[in-house]
Amino acid sequence: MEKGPSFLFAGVSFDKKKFATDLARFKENKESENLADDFSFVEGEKTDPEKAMVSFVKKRKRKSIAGETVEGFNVFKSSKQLAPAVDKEKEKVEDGPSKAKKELNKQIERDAVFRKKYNIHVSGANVPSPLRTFAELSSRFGCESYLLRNLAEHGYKEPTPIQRQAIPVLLSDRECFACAPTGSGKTLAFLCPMLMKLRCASKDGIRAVILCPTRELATQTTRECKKLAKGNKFQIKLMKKELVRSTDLSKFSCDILISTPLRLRLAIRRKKIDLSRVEYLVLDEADKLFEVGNLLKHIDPVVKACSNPSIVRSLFSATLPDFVEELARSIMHDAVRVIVGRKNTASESIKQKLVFAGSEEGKLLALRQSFAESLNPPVLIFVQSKDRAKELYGELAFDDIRAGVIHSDLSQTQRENAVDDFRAGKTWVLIATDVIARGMDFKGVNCVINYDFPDSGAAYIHRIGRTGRAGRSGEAITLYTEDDIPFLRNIANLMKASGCEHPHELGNMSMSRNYVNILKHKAMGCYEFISICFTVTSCGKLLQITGVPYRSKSAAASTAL
DNA sequence: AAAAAAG
Repeated sequence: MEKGPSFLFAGVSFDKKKFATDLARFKENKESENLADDFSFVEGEKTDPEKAMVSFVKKRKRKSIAGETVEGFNVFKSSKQLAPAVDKEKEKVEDGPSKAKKELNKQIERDAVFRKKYNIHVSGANVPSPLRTFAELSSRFGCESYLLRNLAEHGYKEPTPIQRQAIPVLLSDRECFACAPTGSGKTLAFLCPMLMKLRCASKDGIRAVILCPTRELATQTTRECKKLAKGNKFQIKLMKKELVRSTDLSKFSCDILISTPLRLRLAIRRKKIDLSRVEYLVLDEADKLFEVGNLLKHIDPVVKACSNPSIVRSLFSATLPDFVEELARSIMHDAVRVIVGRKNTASESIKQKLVFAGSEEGKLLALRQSFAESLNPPVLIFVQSKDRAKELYGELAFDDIRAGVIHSDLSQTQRENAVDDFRAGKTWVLIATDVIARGMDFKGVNCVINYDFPDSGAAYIHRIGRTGRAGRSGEAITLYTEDDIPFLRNIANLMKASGCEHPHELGNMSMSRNYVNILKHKAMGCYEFISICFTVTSCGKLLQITGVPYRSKSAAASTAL
């Protein structure tokens, strides 16, 4: 049977130039460095003119725990004296005589040990002590009982590392940028201090704003916020179309407003929404929001509109490249930088795998085969574009798999339904673009498949971060074809950095090419299809080639080769 | 380059 050329089979093209600059921007990863560092991507080919940049962006020297200062971050040095510290314990000792001073020094030492234990790295002056328990929220910061009750009710027993450090920082009125792995509780880390700071509901204008890069994430954050605020009378509003249409925004007031950037920007420009009383601004997935060219120009007016001089701003993300820190530096004052683990690495609770799929056809067949062998829902499949998502959805619709699809060409209702159905287990497999790659928390996703190779290291980290959340384990499979090989090393390095055992030789391009040729040859000759996993031992020897014959139901499979 | 972000 003839099958016309399908878009899905047309392959994916990436902007190799963009990738090359990315590669150059990120530097060689040094094992010895115990402090969190930037992306550990490897430079491009030796002839790459951009290579010069790599040495140019040599790593900043950072002093270790004792001083906890960072060169090149002037923002941290311009520390105004600790603003009205809410931290009762610290207040006590700071005013006391020399005995109290000694006590303070001891405390600083204890904090350093504690941070080390939880892999928390901080920089900035007078960083507040990390949280030992949630109970400290009331002993140190006078947290109200409703919040502690809600925390307990939702099973938050012990704070995660990012929560331990970011919460006291924000409660001490310090601005903060925080980087912690996917699924490590960043949302609670900014919601909890926000609720405590606002104390109780008031009709006093808009008091807190949270910006999220996608509507889905904004919706999810709103829900989390409401859950946590239960029992208090806070007005928590999501900026939806209806809200914009039905309310006079110039007189609009609520305690917490959650929005996507563009919508809020338009509200400022056209509807004269008043943000001058905002006390608390959170940029979630900050690096996405600061993405050059697009979102960035929507963020700036929003940040400007929040003109309250005593505003506390914070940035959160699992990936925080240098340029975002530079930008942050330009808008923040007296900020504390909190990094959990190593900066820009994937979550360590995810088992990561690279699978060579030979070709575009091979990808689809590999997918079908792996589903036929074992489908362990829920499964998330990421593709590179909206059209690819539609195509793949079309392909799987003929199978007995309950698949859903989500991308930005769908209506808002369709998008909501796709997420809800997936959450409810009505669909087993969700095919998605990067819309839901960030921040979305689907309980129990145990497998993420990168059907199309991610277009950056950050995208990879966020995509696979949909699994292995809140201490659970997860699996991530990344399919690749020959076209992706130049970018393989990039991902392989991320895998390595997050403690994943991976064949080092995968990163060696010439070596990989040879393997690919062997595999292609074998596959053509012996099998109806290609789905080949190969394992390479640590010394670089090819251990096994496995190709499993596949009997396809569809015409595509038999004519594919 | 694509995706996402409005109306």
